[in-house]
Amino acid sequence: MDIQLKRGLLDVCVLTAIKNEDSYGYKIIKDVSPYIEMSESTLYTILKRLEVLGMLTVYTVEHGGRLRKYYHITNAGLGRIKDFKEEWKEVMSIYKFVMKEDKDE
Amino acid sequence: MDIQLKRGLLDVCVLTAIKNEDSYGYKIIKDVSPYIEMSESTLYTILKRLEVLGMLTVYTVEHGGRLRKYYHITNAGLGRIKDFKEEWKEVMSIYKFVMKEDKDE
DNA sequence: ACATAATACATCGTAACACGAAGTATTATG
DNA sequence: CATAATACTTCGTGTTACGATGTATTATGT
Repeated sequence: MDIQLKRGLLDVCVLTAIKNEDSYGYKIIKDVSPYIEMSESTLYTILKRLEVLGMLTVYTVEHGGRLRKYYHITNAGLGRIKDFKEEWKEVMSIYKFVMKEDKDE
Repeated sequence: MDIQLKRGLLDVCVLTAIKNEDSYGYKIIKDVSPYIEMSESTLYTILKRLEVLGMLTVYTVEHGGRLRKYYHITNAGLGRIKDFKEEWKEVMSIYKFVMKEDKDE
């Protein structure tokens, strides 16, 4: 999938992956991978950014001798998803514009 | 509209705007503006990039004493639109993922 | 027993990209 | 006579996805 097309989608996918249940990096990648491919470096960059933006909080849990970082969505994060859904109307109008002018095939 | 969400859409909008009829910068902005906002610097950057990629060709026409650059879509440009339509299936699957996990409201 | 895969997280450098700002120049309009 | 509209150009900047690389532990296969 085109990298540019991904850009507006990745953040919301990550937030969606932790929306109903706190999760951690490795699991998030597995959960979203059926829908969108994301490398580890991309994911951790995004998680860090969303934390700085206050859209999620982080806490550490020991699991099998290793530390695991769990991510919990905040109200700001939920708001981000809501905004995305609002913006989707504009996205669909753009898609229709592309389709409208493209009658062949 | 979120700038990141725009990124995968702008190129295709510009190509769509010249698909059925050759057009020029200023007119392209007017034609796409009901669907997506785009500054002049953005548009001309995109046009230059699409030209380098071979997705459109350029020719100059004198119009009212001024030069006007017309843009003509190539087969590669038409292919780009086609690819976008293919990718849209993935985009919609991502959108459904976001909606599915978001049952409230 | 030993190698390989899977789990889990982190950092660095890079290239692509949208945009604001500023500039140049002509033609319409009030 | 000034301002808006038309029309294109260049520069610098901040954001971002990603590959590469590194660290470390636990499972799994043979």
